Amino acid sequence: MTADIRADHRPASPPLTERQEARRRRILNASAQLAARGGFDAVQMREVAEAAGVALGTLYRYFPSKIHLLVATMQDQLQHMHTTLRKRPPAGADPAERVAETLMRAFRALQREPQLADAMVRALTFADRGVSPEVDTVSRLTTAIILDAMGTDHPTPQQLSAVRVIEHTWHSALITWLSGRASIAQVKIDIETVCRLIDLTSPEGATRR
Amino acid sequence: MTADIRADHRPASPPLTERQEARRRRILNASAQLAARGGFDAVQMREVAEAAGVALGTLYRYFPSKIHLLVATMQDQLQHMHTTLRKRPPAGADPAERVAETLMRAFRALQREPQLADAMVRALTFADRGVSPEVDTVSRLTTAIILDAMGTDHPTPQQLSAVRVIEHTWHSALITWLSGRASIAQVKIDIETVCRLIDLTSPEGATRR
DNA sequence: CGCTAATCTAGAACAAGTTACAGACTTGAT
DNA sequence: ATCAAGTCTGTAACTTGTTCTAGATTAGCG
Repeated sequence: MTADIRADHRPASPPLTERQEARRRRILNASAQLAARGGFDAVQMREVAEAAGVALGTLYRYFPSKIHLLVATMQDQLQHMHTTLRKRPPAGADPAERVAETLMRAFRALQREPQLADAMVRALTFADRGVSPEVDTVSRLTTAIILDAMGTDHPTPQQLSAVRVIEHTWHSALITWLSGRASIAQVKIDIETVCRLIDLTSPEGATRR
Repeated sequence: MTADIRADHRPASPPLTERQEARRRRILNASAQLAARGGFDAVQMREVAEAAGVALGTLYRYFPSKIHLLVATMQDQLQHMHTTLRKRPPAGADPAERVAETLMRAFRALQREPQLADAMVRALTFADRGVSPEVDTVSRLTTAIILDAMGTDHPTPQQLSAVRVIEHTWHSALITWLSGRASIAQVKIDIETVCRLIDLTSPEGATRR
């Protein structure tokens, strides 16, 4: 009977030992490093295992597929970003501006490691049902970041819908950029466009300059 | 010098012979059939080749990768849908309604063959730079469908931005549905939410600039 | 018709994700 | 300290996308 290693932080199935936690971290670092070098294709399970000083089977015990591994890597990076963003909150006057500013800041961070971004985002959108819980965690993290930027403590259902759509746009716009079908400027426009939805749902609605 | 077989209809590189056109069609049909049965994973290149009565090497000459093949399959299906939709245009009163109605109709069509949808959409979002031209064709087709539904002959830049965001949302919402992370109802809400952007950009809409 | 280049076929070979397994090592409870 | 259960390692095998090759077929042209 084999207990699963939980890639998640939330529901602690078996509390990992020190060495296990260290292994997990080595694996995630190796993954991020290889990804930063050569993108999705460069994250090869055998190489990750070797770079992390771990047997291939062990890698698969911690992360049951390459997709799981990369989604976990994204979780990890998002967490960093979230704490970074919290330190310097966006300065815009209204929620829409602040969200756009936050996303553009995240976007600029991704531009610094485009290959890593490629690996993570491709994994995220390629993930099938088997990875849903992990992908959901990423989604919740993203939602949290956006809500933080809005500064809305108790979002209305309409506002949550707007946030969902913003997330959709964010992911899809990233993909078009990563695959070279949209410029950075275009992504900026798309983000700003979708953020106007927030105005639609804010108290006195639709007028904004 | 080996001439490429053009997966596209538009720029005729070498005009395919009758038998080649037939091969291409057999391949696309085989692909769609296998996809409809078991989704992305069931479209195995060897099986497609056999089902189409074609050698593996030939399959790769027509479609240089599995992703190319599935994106071409999507092009094919989209074309069907576009002509179908033209026959019975949406009846809504304003553009936003019509676009939402059209997308929901397309969504219902996809629901009838969820596995096929899975294969096509996964391929689309997984496609890397090498497939950009083909993915772009799909994107243009989608744009055409949405603009048709809007009924706007000369869209303003803002309207085009809105359409881009709608497309982003459409793709990403499909993915969340296909991977079981969002319900049909939720997709409906997302589509309706994003379509409100159209109102923002229509003449008497909220504001501009 | 007869040639030449391009295309097609069949099948082997290669690459990377994934699985399987035997044996060594930890860990935790007694 | 000891034992059982669970982990880790190293390695081979299997799967499926992709590439390669040699020989048969086809298409277009003089």
